[in-house]
Amino acid sequence: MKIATFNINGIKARLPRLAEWLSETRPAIACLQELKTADEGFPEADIAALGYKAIWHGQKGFNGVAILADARAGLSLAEVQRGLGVAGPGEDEGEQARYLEADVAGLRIACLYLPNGNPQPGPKFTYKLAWMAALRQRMAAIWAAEVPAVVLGDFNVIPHDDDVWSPKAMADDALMQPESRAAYARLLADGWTDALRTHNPRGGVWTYWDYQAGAWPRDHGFRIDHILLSPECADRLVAVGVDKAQRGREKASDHAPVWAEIAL
DNA sequence: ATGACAACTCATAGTTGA
Repeated sequence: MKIATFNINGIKARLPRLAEWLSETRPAIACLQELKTADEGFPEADIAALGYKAIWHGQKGFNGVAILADARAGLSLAEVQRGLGVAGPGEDEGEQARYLEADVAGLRIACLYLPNGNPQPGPKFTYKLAWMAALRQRMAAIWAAEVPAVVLGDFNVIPHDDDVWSPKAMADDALMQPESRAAYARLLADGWTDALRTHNPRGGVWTYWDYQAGAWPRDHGFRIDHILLSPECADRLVAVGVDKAQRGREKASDHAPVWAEIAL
């Protein structure tokens, strides 16, 4: 069973690329981030026409997450919860649409778009760390439920220096601050397995390339999209990869899809 | 040291992203 995550950077602008990718790779489960649309703007009919059921948690203009399940494979999809209960920084302090959890074909799937946190220090970085603390609590609850689980999405954390083309260029970025890395490392210390890292222990694999400064042609990327596996899933991990070619297409997202194949 | 690129919005300039 192939389970994938893809920060699509706008589902309206990216629908042609998303349709191509789904048709070409047919993941059983696809988690999407940065829908950048309110709930009513989600292209449900287009997704259904591609053979996918979907649930989504939208927000106008920014954020937004969705979980897709292959309807042609007959997969069930039932929402468990949306949101972690963390109020965002800013005037209204409302919660942002960054977390969606569902049961899909006997698996617990948590799709997330973790706050970027820049600039740091500042309220956005404080929000990022608070969000990571809440995520850890939620993942502990999933762990306690003893269901096979996959927690995946755009974590906005560069875990190691070998996960970025230039640690020096990114040194002041929220994505690789010691506090960000420590919070991510705590998830792994809790027992979750970083699927891509397991198969690429020396790093050097990117999932994001900036639109600016020729980052893509120069291969100036880094790894921030992650797939974390519960022990049952980690034991059954057979392959993991990045659909890097997607990043080179016309009107591409700045992220590439990441997937894991689990033998269930 | 700066800016570059893209998507979105009560748009035609400002915000956010990473």
